[in-house]
Amino acid sequence: MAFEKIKRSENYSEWYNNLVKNADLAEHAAVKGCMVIKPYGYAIWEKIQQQLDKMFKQTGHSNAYFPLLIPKSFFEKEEKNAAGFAKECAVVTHYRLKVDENRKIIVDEDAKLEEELIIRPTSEAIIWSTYKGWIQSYRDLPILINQWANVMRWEMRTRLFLRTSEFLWQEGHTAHATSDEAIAETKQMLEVYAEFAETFMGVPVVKGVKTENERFAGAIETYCIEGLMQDGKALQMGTSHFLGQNFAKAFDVKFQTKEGKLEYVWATSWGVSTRLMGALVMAHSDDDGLVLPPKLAPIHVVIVPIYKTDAEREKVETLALEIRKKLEALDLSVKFDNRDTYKPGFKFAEWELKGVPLRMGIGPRDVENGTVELARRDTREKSVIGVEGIDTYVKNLLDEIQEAIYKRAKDFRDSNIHEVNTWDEFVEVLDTKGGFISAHWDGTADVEEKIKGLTKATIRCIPLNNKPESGKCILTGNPSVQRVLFAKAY
RNA sequence: CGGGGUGUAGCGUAGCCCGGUAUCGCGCCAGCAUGGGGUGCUGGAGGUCGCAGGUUCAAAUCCUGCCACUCCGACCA
Repeated sequence: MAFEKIKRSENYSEWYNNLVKNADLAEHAAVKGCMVIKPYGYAIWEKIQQQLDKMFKQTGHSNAYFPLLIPKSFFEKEEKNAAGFAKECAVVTHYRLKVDENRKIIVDEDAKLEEELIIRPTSEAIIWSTYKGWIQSYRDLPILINQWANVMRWEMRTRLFLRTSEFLWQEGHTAHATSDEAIAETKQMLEVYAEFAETFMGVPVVKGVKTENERFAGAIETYCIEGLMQDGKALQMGTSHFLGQNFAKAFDVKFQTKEGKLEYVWATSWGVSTRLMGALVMAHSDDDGLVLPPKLAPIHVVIVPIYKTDAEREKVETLALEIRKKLEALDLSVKFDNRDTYKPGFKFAEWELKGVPLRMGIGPRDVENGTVELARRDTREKSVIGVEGIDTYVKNLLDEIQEAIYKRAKDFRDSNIHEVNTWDEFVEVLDTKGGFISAHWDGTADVEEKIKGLTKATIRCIPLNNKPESGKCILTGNPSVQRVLFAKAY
């Protein structure tokens, strides 16, 4: 487990890559831009999934599954959506291989598909072509469906979890009778995402609306949650789109109203991906490894026994197992690390690397005194606690850690939102401090592009809780009615 | 797509300029000691040197071509 420690302050992206690998979250796969999510990383993803899935179901959604492959003719129906994703689509052109004279496997040219199939970069096309068959009457609405799936986007530049060619996500696709209902759904799911990010991931987010430039291809309006990472760069953590009637029109999905009129269906789609894993790593972790919020940690407490003789070992183990039982009765996940092949110090370092929120050390001394040593991963504080009532103590402490992690991230975020009023200030803050920059913009896509070209900063969103405020665009001096949030982003 | 880097044991590497059958560390296996913050010692196993071709008595090393991955940009719901 010996590995080179890389400091965040020295090389943030190297730190990130190393941490993802060393903490056993994921590694690069044989294919460019693809990753293998390892068991420990996948366990975290499963916690994310379980919680989100619960929240989706609580808001009335059901899971279903649609196919990976989309006929090209379906894909091209919603023009903007197709154009937006065209550059990053993998295409299936043949359905068979064969063995050639050199005993090499080659594509069988005789097995060329009549129509090419697109590997889904997102599923609106295949889903709306299906919904067409499901919707005739207002009685068939709303349709509230989510799917857990993989998608593929052939990105030029990839990064583990943050942007991989193939990634796992969930995509909700809903169909409604009215525009208002669809908009309400879009906003509801944004709230679900925000609550998940803050309460479970411990990552504070800004809820907002995307500008036209940053909007999902095919959407009328894209809502988003934006987080801030420790290096001062923003990360889009989830999006919820109001699709209007764009897809209904593209796929000719109409329903008959109570009054007997034929109308196009209103749509939404919303998604979060394994990118959230990247957010989790970048928001909380330190130079010693991961720091996981208890609510998403696969292991809440790791018990490390300390002993010399077999007799000591037995006593320590008895106490450890007793405590584990108590903790498990409170629904806590406990790892008793009784590997005899590693020394305690090694284990301490390893579990810190993996971000386990609480470590419990139990040695002969503790057995004698009726105590254990508890070490918090987030603050590195250690304390000796009596065994009596340890279960509720630990449970409360985990809640406290969850809070503390969120608070630390929120303090960081809040102190990194800078209001600026001039172009010079904008450039300087961007270069020296990073973070979110709240500034006036004249509302034109053209100016947004120019700013991006000059500084690499993009408008992350127009915050939902924005107060109207008249001012002058930092670049052009044109009048502006509100501030927007700029940042360099992943 | 532009620029850089890498490809040698499970991982990380030295060797390449100057050709002679591969170095070191971690990990792995065995044993003994050790055990409250990454343990020490001893012994051991493990290699088509990315692929193909060429030069040569001899290629990890020189030449040609190819491939892959990665990092930094451009791009990116």
